[in-house]
Amino acid sequence: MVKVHQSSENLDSTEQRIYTAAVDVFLEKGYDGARMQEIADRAGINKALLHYYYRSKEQLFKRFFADTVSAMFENISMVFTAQLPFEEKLRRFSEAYISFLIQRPGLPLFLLTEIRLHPQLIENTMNDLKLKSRFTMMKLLIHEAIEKDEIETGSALHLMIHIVSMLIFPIVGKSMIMMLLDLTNEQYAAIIEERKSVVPEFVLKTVKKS
Amino acid sequence: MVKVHQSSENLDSTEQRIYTAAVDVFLEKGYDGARMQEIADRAGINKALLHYYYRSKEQLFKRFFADTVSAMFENISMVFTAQLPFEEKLRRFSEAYISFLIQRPGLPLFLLTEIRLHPQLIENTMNDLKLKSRFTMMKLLIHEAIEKDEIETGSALHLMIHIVSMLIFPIVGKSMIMMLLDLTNEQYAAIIEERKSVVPEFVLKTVKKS
DNA sequence: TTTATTTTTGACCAGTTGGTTAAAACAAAT
DNA sequence: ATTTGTTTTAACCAACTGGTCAAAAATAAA
Repeated sequence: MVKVHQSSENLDSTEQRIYTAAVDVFLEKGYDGARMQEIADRAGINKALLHYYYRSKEQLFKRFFADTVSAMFENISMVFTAQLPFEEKLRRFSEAYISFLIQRPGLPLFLLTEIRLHPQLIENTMNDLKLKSRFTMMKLLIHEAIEKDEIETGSALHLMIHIVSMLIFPIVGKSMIMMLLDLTNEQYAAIIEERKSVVPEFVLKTVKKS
Repeated sequence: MVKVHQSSENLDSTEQRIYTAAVDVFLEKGYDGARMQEIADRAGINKALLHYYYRSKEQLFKRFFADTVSAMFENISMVFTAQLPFEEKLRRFSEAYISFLIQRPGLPLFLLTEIRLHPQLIENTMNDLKLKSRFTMMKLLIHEAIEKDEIETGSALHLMIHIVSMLIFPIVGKSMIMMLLDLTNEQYAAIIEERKSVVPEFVLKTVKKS
């Protein structure tokens, strides 16, 4: 019988090695470009064994995608639970989000691409997430601040989009940014690091009351 | 003999129909997901004829990619040639860029994805572009303004990234934005339209002198 | 040791993929 | 009408793809 797959198991188990290899290949090549053979090779096993643990490419991908997407969102929402003034929340959020993205720079572009290319593949995952995100995340951050009269009452929606855009796009659009501004890899990395503070300060200059 | 392919020919020629079909399929499915058979079907022709006009999938893709990328960049740089104060340039740039992206919403995500997935495929195109962009585009916009003392001397680099991010990301990250903020398609479209003015005004609030 | 169970493998398969080929249909020129 | 060159097609192919299967190792249970 095929056993139930739990996330916390022997870290060097065949199953884990397969999963790790799959993550690498999917992130690198995307769903369409990923080859089961390559996943098997990188895990150091036979292709048949791959199907023994994960029935199909689709199932393997779905599992990875669900894990990834929830990591991306849950890792972040922590910041919002803290009871802090808007200013401090924004600073911590920027710091946390960019730190997270630096560790997984390929993630957001991967997610956006796969959502567009294979919406049916990830429908279930996205529906789960929709329910969660509706009650957490950014909405709180800004509406709360307006109610508490901490910031100017402009368009909260646009402000949220400004923030998310300035934090995520430089990661997603690395190639574009580097080309447009003619940067080396080191310069690029330094700039991203700077944005942890540059972005919140830029935003605060515009919206802070008093 | 295979004739030379020119861009301005009989608009309903077989060659053009193939090209149009190819553009649609590549944009929709990406390079890996695109199928020569589907391109042929949509062009209403035999697959062999497709190879008669464009030798290979690779060549067909390269042609499309080069066209696309130059359209994306050249369409924009016009704004910068005009002799106008920074404020006005920024407003026109935002308006022009978002208008362009509304008409081709799939383009930036497509470009970023293919650059990451198939850098070797598009090497030549990108090198050409690098040379061009080094002397045009955004660099001028902001450095000029600083020299003319129109805006505060902060980090010009970050300011450029802020602007590009706020303009492009909402298009690239449509699915993410819609989910995060729980928007309908109509609400989303309205917000993008608003950003033509919201983004430049937001930026100007922060950097304008006096 | 034997038996039962799980893990791993090599060989294989049907369907798909980008691409080719030889011949047919068509058009233009003589 | 015949020749010449171009455009289009049907049939085909080798390579690859995700996936299967029966049997062999390896491991655990008796």
